[in-house]
Amino acid sequence: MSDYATAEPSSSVGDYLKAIWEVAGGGAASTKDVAERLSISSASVTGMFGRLQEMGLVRYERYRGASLTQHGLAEALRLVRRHRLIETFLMEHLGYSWQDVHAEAERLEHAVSDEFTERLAELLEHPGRDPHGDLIPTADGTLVPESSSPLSEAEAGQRVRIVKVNDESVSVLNYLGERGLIPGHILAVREVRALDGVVIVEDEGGEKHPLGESLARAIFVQPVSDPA
Amino acid sequence: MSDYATAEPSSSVGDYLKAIWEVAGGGAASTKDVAERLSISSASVTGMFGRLQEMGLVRYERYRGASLTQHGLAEALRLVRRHRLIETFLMEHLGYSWQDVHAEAERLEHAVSDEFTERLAELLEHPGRDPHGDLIPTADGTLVPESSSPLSEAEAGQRVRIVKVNDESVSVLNYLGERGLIPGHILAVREVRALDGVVIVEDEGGEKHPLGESLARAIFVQPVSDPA
DNA sequence: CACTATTTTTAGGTACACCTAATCCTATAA
DNA sequence: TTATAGGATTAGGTGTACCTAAAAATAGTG
Repeated sequence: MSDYATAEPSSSVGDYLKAIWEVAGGGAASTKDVAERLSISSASVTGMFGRLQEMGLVRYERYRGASLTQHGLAEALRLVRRHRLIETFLMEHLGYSWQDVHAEAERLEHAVSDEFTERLAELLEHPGRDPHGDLIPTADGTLVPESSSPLSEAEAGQRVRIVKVNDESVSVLNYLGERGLIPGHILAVREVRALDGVVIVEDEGGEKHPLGESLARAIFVQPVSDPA
Repeated sequence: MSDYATAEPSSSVGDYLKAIWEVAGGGAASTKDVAERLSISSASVTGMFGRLQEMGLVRYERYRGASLTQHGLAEALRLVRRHRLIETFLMEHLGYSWQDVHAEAERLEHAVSDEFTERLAELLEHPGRDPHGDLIPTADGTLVPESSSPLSEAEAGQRVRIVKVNDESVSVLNYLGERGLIPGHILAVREVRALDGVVIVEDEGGEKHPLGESLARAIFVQPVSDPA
């Protein structure tokens, strides 16, 4: 028996696994997509895909991309769990703002041990979601599938709850945070304009927000039943 | 103007600076001592001493060892501050034991930002010492000199307070922790045997502890006035 | 002072993770 | 079906940080 599970892969390896998971979901990730996400060259990604396969973390076929094996998926989810728990801690206990937690957590997730992670989970009382609304994988490496869809795909007249917000862009988080468009809040969808993709929503205070296509794609929502 | 202060040196660089600071105090550290502390070869240390000098972090003369410049000292103390604050956090908020905090902090100190560090200090209410009794350098990079001396240099009949304990050996911490020989506690020195360096102390509960030379050197004490 | 033991340095090499430039596939569109 | 654009791979190279083995310098001892 080999020891993928016990030996801690380098932090680069972890970054690749997370990137593959994020861009490919269950399927295969292309070198280009992974390269873009990690801001490195495709050539480097090709090289690493080979090494990841040696390690049994991905299935890789030349010109066909790489997909996570069970080991690879487990490792990716372990890092995602760390990341999201750390983000939660940073906001709840250290007073970090919405926008700043991602970068700090990105560095920390490679330095903390599993013991640290589980003690943190304990301290935070085992949260199910992080501050951006993302689900936190459990310690045994499971993650229930998300049932939300982007606001850009909503229909006029619907009432929806914000479930999560893409945390990749600091300026997006900034904008949404200032306007109270954060997970948990309820919105009425007033208009979804096919022409330019603009979505107009009304918050509980009656305030209307016109959101461009990219913003509407960064906000994930679930339909809710009628107002009380 | 160059940018030593702003650019974050690699974690190796930081480890070297801390090692130099620990083995040399104000003076010059030999390649051998640093190599031993970091568990690497002397040849590697020679190479790094050169690079550290290029970076303006140490003064280095071949065959004479390396000593920290102002920049190097500031950087070392910044890491020491991080390390000791993290140790304090791990014990006080995550329930880590005395023995386990060092290893975890050693990895974390390279991943956290200055912002994280200062927010942590805030959360901990700006402690002056870490759980082992070591002084925590201030954010502006000053560290008041320690006024304690090893128990091995105490004299029979003295009453002393444990100020700090060397945190390098897990088994030492284990042993001392089990017996309550931790910073803050008061001891009566009963005997200091020149022959074998054994020191016999009596704690406040009247329990006697014979401590071998190495243990006595790991415990730092200050004299206290007579019993109340 | 000379010899020896210890310490330090040099020489040459490895692994990792990246890069650019050039070549090679693959899928699409004419 | 064949040309071509875009993506993927190979080839060759860089910097960091380590290693071992051999050579050189220093420090201690008779």
